[in-house]
Amino acid sequence: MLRLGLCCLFKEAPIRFRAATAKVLKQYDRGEQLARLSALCLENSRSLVAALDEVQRLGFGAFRVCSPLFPLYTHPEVGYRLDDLPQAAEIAANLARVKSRKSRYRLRLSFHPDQFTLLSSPRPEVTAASLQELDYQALLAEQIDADVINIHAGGVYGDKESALSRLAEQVVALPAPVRSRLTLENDDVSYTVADLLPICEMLSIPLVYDVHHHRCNPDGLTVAEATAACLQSWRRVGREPYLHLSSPKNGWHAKPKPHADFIDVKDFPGEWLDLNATLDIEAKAKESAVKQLMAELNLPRWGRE
DNA sequence: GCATGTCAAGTTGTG
DNA sequence: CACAACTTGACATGC
Repeated sequence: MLRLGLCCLFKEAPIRFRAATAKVLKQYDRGEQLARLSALCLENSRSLVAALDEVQRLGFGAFRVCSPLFPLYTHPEVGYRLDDLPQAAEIAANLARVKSRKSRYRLRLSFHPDQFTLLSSPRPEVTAASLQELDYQALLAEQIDADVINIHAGGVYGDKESALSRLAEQVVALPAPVRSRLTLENDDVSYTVADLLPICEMLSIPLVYDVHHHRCNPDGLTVAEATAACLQSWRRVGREPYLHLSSPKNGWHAKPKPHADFIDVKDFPGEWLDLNATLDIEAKAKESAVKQLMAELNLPRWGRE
């Protein structure tokens, strides 16, 4: 059965994730910084518990956790560790609640580090920062039992082959908590499904197939072929496949292609309907968009036996 | 209150 | 060369 996933945020439900800026934090001494960060992490960990309850209530099957759940965790100047925070124990207890709800509701949790996290850069400082960010997300993922940390292949730097070989070099050296969760997704400007298949096969990395990116950045494969390749990459590691769907805000011909509020059901690939897979819905209207698509596809609620 | 400018980070393509 | 786009606005400031 196909399960739909919500990405990061809610529009209707009063569940919010708070943020901080380094510029403001740096005005305070370390103790005050940690007190403020602790309050944010505690609140965000509570919100994540509430998020899982709401996702289950709505009948969705997956949730993508926002990367800055612990704001500025890997920041070079104001970064910190969980144990540095005065309310570390309460925060850890909330993460444990998330994990037990995840299991009770049979949800799937994932992370999607932002565009700054990439393993193909020729610049060592970029790679070092990315590895730190991946370590952080893997730490969170372990505590809440999220099985996916999904990234893009990054930049081309004039030569895709050498960029991909730098990526491969980094992947084989990753610590196990990152390595076991890492997935690669086709993007809308540089790396297509066809570009990623060889490295995914060589390293046994599952491929997250984003059909919107594929339509923006085609590679000669049909949607059915790309879907089959994605499914095979997950079957190879014995795990449930992962797909992404969004609709363009201004039609397929507009140049900037921001996400639309809702999914146009005509953008949903028919061959996906009967898959056992997770489909993240990237739409600005958030849970309303997921609800609407579920209704239009006549998909049953997730998690009701 | 509400509008506005700013916020850690990379890379690419457009105007 | 500046800026928007990307998985996603939130926050501080000033009126």
